[in-house]
Amino acid sequence: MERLPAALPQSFYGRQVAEVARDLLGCDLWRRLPSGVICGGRIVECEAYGGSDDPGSHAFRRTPRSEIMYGPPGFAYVYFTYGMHYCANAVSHVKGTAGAVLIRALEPLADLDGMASRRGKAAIDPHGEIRPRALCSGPAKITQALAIDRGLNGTPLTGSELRISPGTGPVPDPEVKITTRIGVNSGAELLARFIVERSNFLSR
DNA sequence: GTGACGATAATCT
DNA sequence: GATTATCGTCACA
Repeated sequence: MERLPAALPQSFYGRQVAEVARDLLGCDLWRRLPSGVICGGRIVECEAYGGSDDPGSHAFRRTPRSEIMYGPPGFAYVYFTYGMHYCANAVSHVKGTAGAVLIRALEPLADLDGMASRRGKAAIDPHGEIRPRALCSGPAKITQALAIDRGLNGTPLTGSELRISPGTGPVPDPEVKITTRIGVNSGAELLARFIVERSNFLSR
C-alpha cells in the first residue's frame, strides 16, 4: 500500500451522529506512520455519542476535553482512559450540536505484521502465528495497532496521517445490527452501537 | 468457552 | 477523591 484511497468528504460527518455511525460501517480507516508505512482496516463496529442530550457522552458536559466534540466535524477526537488506553473517534454532528463516533473494531487490511508487533504477545497464538482477530477487536486495540495517541487529537480525517475512505461501499441494512453501547453506565439503554453482524472481527 | 480482577493516570467534581 | 466510551491474565468449566 503506497497511495491512500480518496477520503470521505468533511460533509460526510456533518450529519446526525447516529446516521454517520451507521454509514461508517464498511468504510476504511487508514493511518500513515511517521516511517511512511500505511496500516488500516475496515470499520465493522462503532458507537454514536451525542451532546447535551446524551448522558453517556463526554460531550454531555462541555469541558476542555470535550470541547473538540463541539468543534467542526471530520476531525479525530482521541482521548486517554483507564490510565493506559487511547480511543479514537470521528467528530460528527449537525451544526450547533456536539457528537462523535467511537471506532470500536476493524477488520485488519494493511500492515498486519506491524500491527501485531505493536499489539504485543496478546496478538500471537501458541504456534507463533498472528491472530488477526486480536489486532483491532476493541477501541484501545485499534489505537495501539495503528499507533494512534493523543498527538493525533484534532487531526483531520481527510488528511494523509489519518484518513477514512469509503471502502467497498455501504453495508446493506440486513447486515447491520444495532445494540446498546458497551462500557457505558449512564445512558446505557440507548441503541447507538452499530455492527456488521457477520463480521469475525468485532469486540467482545 | 465464561467471568472476576487489577493495572494505572487523566479528567472532572 | 472518585470515576473511567478498556484490556490481558488468571481461574474455572
